[in-house]
Amino acid sequence: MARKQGSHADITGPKVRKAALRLFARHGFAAVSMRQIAGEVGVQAGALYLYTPDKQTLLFDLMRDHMEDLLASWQTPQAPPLDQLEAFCRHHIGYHLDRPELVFIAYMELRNLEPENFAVIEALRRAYEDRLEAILKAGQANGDFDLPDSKLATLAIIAMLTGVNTWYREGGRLARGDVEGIYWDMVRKSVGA
Amino acid sequence: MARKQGSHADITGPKVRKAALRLFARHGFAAVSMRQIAGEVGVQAGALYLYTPDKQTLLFDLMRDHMEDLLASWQTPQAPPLDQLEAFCRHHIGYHLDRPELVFIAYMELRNLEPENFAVIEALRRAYEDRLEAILKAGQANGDFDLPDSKLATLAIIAMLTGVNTWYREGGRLARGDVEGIYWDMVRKSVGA
DNA sequence: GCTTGAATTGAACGTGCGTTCAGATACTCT
DNA sequence: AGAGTATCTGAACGCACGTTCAATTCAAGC
Repeated sequence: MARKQGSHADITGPKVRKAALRLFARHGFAAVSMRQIAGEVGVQAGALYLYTPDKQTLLFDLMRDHMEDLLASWQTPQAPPLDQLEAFCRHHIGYHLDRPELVFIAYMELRNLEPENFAVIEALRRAYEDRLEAILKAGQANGDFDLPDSKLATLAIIAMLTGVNTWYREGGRLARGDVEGIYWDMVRKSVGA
Repeated sequence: MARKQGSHADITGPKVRKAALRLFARHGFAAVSMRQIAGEVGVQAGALYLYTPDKQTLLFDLMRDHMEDLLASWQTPQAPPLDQLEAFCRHHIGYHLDRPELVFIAYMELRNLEPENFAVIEALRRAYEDRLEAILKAGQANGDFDLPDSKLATLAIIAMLTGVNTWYREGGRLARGDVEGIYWDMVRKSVGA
């Protein structure tokens, strides 16, 4: 049934996803053609349809897998809220810096999703936000944090942390640990801890 | 030479820009056709070329005008850095909430600019960032602020403030003044003041 | 060596793209 | 009324799009 290990399908499939990821991130979903993706993979455009039913699904799968991986990557540890928050901030920055293209796409291409696909991604995004908000609320409850509004603080912190991706470049003047530390310092102060 | 006040050109020109703004913000530059813009304006596609040399320039003009207006809208007042920072935060949020479509485009469509146009917008953006960084440095110098890194703080604060645009909707549970106050509170704390 | 079927090609489909331009229209000024 | 011109139409240009599919290739298993 299956062909040998390393059959072409096992190679081409991931290649298609990687090429689409790269090109969507660089030029935007709407500006990239199936022929461009095929060219990057080294096949003709028709062959792509062995690996995705259509262009929209190619985008959606990238985004959904990314959001699911992000959610799976974070388990809030049993610890005081302050430590939870620090771990969350450092993990968020590190995870996002590891996947700049996926992060970029998941953020920029929402409007190119068909409504039902959009709803799926939106729900995953909200689930991730809820993880942070739970931490903030716990800190509010036990008096560690002083927050005017936990929902706004959640959104503000995530916007701030994700913003790292817009400027950080490997090999710049700051190591990743430095960046994590600086941002954690600002977050910690902003929640009044 | 000029036709009467209210000649068609005086009406159609702005209409074209408004339609392009609306559609680019909603669907993205690459996903919007000149025919769609023309349809929204109520003319045929060919007529658009009386008002812009091409589609790229239509985008660029929107972005450049927005950035220039943003810069022109802010004069750092003569006041203690803490007051300057509060004024900046409130102004940034208010100004951005007034122009969600322009803000969205200026942020999302950078990659659709040709290199020389990109450089212009990028310079304007940096000039705006410099205004904030100058405030932060002044506060660092006189001891009002406690910042690990003024450049990173600049980027972090702008990312956080601009993030308001992703969720704020008129008529929601918070008035704009509330939002400004809550964000200013977080920013103030984050800079150690 | 032959069969089988997964993997891919290459051409084709209809559609829409950005842009141009000759001609029509409609308003202003004399 | 007539001339002049700003504005716009409507058709056309060549090209690229997403997607389909019959035909071909080629390795695996008998």
